[in-house]
Amino acid sequence: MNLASFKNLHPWKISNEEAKELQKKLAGELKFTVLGKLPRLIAGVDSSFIQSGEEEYIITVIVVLSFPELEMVEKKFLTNKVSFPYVPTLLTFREGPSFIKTWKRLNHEPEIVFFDGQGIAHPRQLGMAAHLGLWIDRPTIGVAKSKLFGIEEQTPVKKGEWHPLLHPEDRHVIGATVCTKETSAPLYISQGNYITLEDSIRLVLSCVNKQRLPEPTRLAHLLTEKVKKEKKTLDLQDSEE
DNA sequence: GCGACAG
DNA sequence: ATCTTGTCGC
Repeated sequence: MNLASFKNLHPWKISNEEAKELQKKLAGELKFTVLGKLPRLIAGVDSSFIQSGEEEYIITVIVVLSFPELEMVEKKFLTNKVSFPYVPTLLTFREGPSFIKTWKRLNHEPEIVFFDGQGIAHPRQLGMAAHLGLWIDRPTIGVAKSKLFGIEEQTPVKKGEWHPLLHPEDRHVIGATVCTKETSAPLYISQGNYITLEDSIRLVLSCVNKQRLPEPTRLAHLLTEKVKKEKKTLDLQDSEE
């Protein structure tokens, strides 16, 4: 059983100010390289939460799909207690610890990972996908359903159409709004680590079927809902599959 | 001071 | 993210 590798870069339980300083420092370590060859395994990550009295639990799901077939190769989930609250721009500190624990249990090594959140389209250029891309040291993409940071000057309306997301200060490109389904709101795509924006958009689009979300993200989300439903029916004990 | 604000 | 019924559209 090969466990997915990662680098333990820093502790997670730090103050908000320390977290922001850490983001500024880590952002300088990102690499935006062109993808060498197409991946054979792509992972999708998603989390959901359960409130139980004073305690809050996070259910993190990672699904691994074959590419380009997009068939399920592995599913893994963990339930953990969470203490870090949701703070805009510090999402990684809330979901990161649980992601890493789940990642360690994977029996496959995905070559690319899709996260539900931003890549570098973040005030300090280190959204969750970029941050965790440094931890797992491989290509990652931010697939967000809404905007956190940036200026959009046009809305894509045809499937496959996209427009750059610009930095508010110098207007350089930090991501893109991508139409993955007509009549649906666009997705906010931005590169995480070891990938370019163009490759990110290309990969996300090649993982889209008939729905708005690309399969890795969509299937991880469905599983997260399923696990939560079963969890609520029983009790709240740490568990795994 | 005011609005924005991933999940 | 979560709380929530029916309802409109592909």
